Amino acid sequence: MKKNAETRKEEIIRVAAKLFKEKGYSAVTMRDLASAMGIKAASLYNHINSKQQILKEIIISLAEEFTLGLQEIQQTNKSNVEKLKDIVKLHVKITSQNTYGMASLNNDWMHLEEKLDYYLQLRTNYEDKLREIISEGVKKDEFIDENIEVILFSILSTLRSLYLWIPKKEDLNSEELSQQLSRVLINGINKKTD
Amino acid sequence: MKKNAETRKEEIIRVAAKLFKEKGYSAVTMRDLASAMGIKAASLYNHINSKQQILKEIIISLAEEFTLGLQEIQQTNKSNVEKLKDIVKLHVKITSQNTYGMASLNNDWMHLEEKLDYYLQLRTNYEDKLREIISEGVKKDEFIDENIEVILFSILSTLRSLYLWIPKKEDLNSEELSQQLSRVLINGINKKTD
DNA sequence: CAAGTAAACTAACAACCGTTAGTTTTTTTA
DNA sequence: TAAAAAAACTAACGGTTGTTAGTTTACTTG
Repeated sequence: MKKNAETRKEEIIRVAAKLFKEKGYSAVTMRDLASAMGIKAASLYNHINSKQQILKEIIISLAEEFTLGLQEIQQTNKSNVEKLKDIVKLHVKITSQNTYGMASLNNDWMHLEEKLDYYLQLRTNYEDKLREIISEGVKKDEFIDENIEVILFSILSTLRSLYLWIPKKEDLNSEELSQQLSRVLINGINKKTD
Repeated sequence: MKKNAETRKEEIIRVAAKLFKEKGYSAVTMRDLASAMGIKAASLYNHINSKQQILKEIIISLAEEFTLGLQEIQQTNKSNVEKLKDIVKLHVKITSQNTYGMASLNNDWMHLEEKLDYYLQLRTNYEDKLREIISEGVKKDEFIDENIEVILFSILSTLRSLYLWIPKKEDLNSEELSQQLSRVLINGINKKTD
């Protein structure tokens, strides 16, 4: 096999992610997926074990990528403001590379079955670490002393919705988007604060 | 029938919305729904016409509620900052009253079929009006001159995700939550701006 | 070019899907 | 309390689901 070529299995997973974004995991049949690949449904099973496995590979790899990314950010000596900016960058980067997969991560995780507990563990861990950064930032007077859960929710909601929005604005490059987003999330939109 | 009592049909729709939130529209079968109601699947059809109709009633009524609410806000003479605060209130209020339905509105709208175009029309119209308020606010120096699409996306993502978050924080009352959320969205979280 | 492997195919399965028809039971109304 | 209406039931339908078994075709490699 060629070195950096996409395997047939990877191709199936990529196409599946696209279909999952359009209709959701449950509404996509193996015949839909096969049709999109130009083959018969049974042929898919030469490459993958089950429909379930496709979802698992899409979601878990992304979730682990986020976990790893946040760990690196956390280990630096940067201020919490800078850490938050890096987190925005992390979300923009990962989401830009795989907007389809991000749809499954956000909407189809409840169908993970055996891997559900592991996913929820990664997710809770991610939220806890982000909460810690915000909390630390409030303590050190980097952030305002507002309800931490409200801040956490507001930021995370925006970052988790990026997959819906990035595909519609392809003209914007990642670096520029990250910076604009950081400014809006951190400084708000009030003119008086300029 | 008693005056303000919930009809059997309304009860079915309410229970359906709850199941739709947990697993998504496509993954919920009529037998699942019947079981949750304590009856057989066929009995559901004494009250509703189709599974499809249940989804339609959940989503369209909510979408129209948002459209009507925004229209009222738009017609006032308030500043754009105040209008934005009212929009936050609108989202918190509607979402608090029906967190289950909001899940369908956000995630299952693509299964609307005949009513899909109408829904998309309401949705686009809503986004356009909100964009107009932000745009007007920038022009009148109420908001900073940041990328309008980024501002719109950031706010809307947070408001649309409320359904995931409100059920977990029931201790917070609507009025307080609306105010905290408005502050974070408008003023950001940067300490230096205080 | 022969052998091995990758990747497609046809056919079928048991289970489940939304929904209908026809009937019985329960509740409300006159 | 009899009649009417509401709401449940059983049984079944035609179609779809994920998946398996067994086979054929196409490509790669020694």
